[in-house]
Amino acid sequence: MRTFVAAAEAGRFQDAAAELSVTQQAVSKRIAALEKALGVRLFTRTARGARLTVDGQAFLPHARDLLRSAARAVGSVRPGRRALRVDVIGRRLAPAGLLGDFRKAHPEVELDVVTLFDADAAVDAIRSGTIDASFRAVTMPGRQLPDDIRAVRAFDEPLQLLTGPGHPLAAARAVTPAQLAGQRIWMPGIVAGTEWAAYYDDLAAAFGLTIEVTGPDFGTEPLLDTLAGSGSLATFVGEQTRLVWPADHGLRRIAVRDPAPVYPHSLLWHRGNPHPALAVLRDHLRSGRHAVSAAGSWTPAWA
Amino acid sequence: MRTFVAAAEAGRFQDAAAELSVTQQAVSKRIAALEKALGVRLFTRTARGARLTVDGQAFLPHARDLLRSAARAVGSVRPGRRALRVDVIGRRLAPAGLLGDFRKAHPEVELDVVTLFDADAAVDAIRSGTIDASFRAVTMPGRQLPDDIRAVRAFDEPLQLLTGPGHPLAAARAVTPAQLAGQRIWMPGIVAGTEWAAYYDDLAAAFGLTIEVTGPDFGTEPLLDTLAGSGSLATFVGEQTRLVWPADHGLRRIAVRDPAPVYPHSLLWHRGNPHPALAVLRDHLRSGRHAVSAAGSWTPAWA
DNA sequence: TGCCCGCACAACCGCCGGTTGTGGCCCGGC
DNA sequence: GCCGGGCCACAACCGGCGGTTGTGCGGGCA
Repeated sequence: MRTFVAAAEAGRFQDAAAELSVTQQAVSKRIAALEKALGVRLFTRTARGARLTVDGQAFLPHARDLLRSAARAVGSVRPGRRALRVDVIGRRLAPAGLLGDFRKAHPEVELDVVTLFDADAAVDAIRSGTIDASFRAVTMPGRQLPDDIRAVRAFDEPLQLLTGPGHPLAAARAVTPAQLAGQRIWMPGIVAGTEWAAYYDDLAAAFGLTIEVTGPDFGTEPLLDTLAGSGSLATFVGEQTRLVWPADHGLRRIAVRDPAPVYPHSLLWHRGNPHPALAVLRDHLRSGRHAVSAAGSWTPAWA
Repeated sequence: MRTFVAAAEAGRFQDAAAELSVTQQAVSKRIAALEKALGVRLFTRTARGARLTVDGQAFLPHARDLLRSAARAVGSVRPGRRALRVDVIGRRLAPAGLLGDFRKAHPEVELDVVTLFDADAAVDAIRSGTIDASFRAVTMPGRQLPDDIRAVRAFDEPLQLLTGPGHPLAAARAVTPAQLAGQRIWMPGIVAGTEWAAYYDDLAAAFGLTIEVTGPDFGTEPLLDTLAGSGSLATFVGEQTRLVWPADHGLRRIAVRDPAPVYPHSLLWHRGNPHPALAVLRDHLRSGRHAVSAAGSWTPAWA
C-alpha cells in the first residue's frame, strides 16, 4: 500500500523506488502483485511514467486511509509518545459516552479507551504510566489514594430503574428508593470488592433494598431478555447508559427521585503525568456541563 | 493484524489458528513478530490462553479499524460489486461538496470519487461500466448524448468574481456581467474543447467579456498569489468552491447578478446500470434543495 | 502432586520478495 | 525516419521470511 501511494504521488515507479530506498524492479513487482491480488489494473504504464487508472484513482484514498490507520495503530502503543489512554468501567456506561463527546470536541487528540479489572489495577496502571487516567469512584470505603494520584469528581450520573412491562412499577413515571424496599433488584456481573459492589451495598443498606449481585455476567442481551419476561425483577442502569435492544421487549426506564441515587464518576491521574492531551481532557471536563451532585441526590458517605 | 484480532477475540492462540487455518505455532510467531515490531507486549500468556495487555486493549480497535479500511479498499475495486464510483470535474468544486453531503446523509453507501480527463472520457467510462455516474455539463454545443446515457440537470451553481484587494471592483458588493466588459478575466488551466471552455466562451460572447483561458495550470496557490498581487486580474469561482487560503491575501469574493451566470451541473449515468447506490444518489439529488436555474440567472443556450 | 492444556522454542524448508542484468516500447530530437 | 534515452517488464538468482513438524515447559485444576 505504501508503495502504491508513493508511486501514485510520484507518477513514476523510479521516483517511488528512490523514495522507498528500493529498486525500480521491486516497485514494479509490488504493484504487479497488488494488481494481481485485486484483480484490476491500477496504473497505465507509459513511456514517461505510470498514471493511475480509474480503479487506481478510486483505490488511492482508501490506500491513504489504510496508511493513516496503520500510523494511528502504531501511535497507540508507541513507547514514550503514545496516544492518551483512559480507563473506563464499561464501554456502554456514561464515562465512555463522555469520552465519545470529548473525541468529537477534540478530534485532533489521539485517544484510546481501555478497561482494567478493578480500581486497584487502575491505580497501579496510572502509577506505572501504563494508562494516563481512569474514570473510577474516587474513594472506596476504607481505602486511601496514594499521594501521587490526583482526582477530581467529574460528574454524577443518576440511576434509573429498568423493568419489564409486567413489573408492578412499570407504569410509574418515577419511583422513590423507599418504594423499592422489598423489590428484587438484580445486578448480575457485579464483582465483590469492586467500587460497584461497595456502591450498591451502601445503596441497599441506606434504603432497605434487596440487591442481588450474585451470578455470573452472561452479557446484556440475556439480562434484558430475563428482565422483559419477569414480572418481579428489576435492575439499575445509568441514565446515560446506552442499551442495545435485541428486540423491542417493552422495557421501561423509570426515574428514581427523592432522593435520586447518583453514581459519582471521578477522574484519576498521576500527579506528574506530562501528557499534553491529559490537560485537554481535564479542561474539557471542567468546561463542560457535567453537573456534580444536584440537590436531592444521594451518594454513599465515602464519596 | 488479522491474526492479532482473531487471537484477541478467541482468547486463545489455538482457536485463532484454527480460525485462520494455520498452526498454533504460526499464530505465536506472528504475534511475537508484531510485538517485536511495535516494541510492546500485546498479550499476557497464561496456562489457559492469552489475554490482552493494556497495550493490546488500546491496539485492538485500531487493528479492527485497519481491517475495515482494508476491506473498504478491496471493495472499491472489487469487480462486479464494487463501490459506487462517481466522476467530478474537480475535487474542490460544488459536485465534490455535494457528494460530501451525500456521504454524510448516507454513510452506509460506499462511494468513490474520481476525476476523468474530459466529458468524452466520462461518457465512455459510463458506457463501459468503469464508472457509475458523472457530474458534467449535460450537453456540449454540437454534441449529442448517446441513447443509453441518461442525464438530469442536478443543480446550478452561481459564479462569483474573485479579485485581489487592489482590484477596481474589490469594494463592490455585487457586479453585473455588463460591468465586467473590458476587465481581464483570467482562467488558467481551462483545456480547450472541454465543457468548461465552451461555457466560458459563451459567457464571454454573451456579455463582451475578455476571458483568458490560456496558460498552464500551476495549481491554485500560485493563482491566488497572482490574483492577490494584481490590481487588474480577476477570475471566476463557483459559489460553493472551497478555496484553501495559503495566507490571508485579502482576496474578495463578489457576487455576480442581473443576470447571475450559473454553471449547469448535471448527473449522467448509464440507462441499464443496476448499482443500488445509484438510485440512492439520484433520490438524494431529487429530494435535496439543489435549486435549478432561479429566475434572473444566465446559462448557455446549449444547456 | 500429577496430568493436561496451551504457548514458546528449535530445526527445517519452500517460496516470497528482494537484487542485478537485460530487453522492449514509446516519445522526442536531429 | 532513424536514433537515443528514459522508463517499465521480464528473467535469473538468492537470502531470509514465514510456514510446517516436533518438543519443551509452566501453570491451573482435579
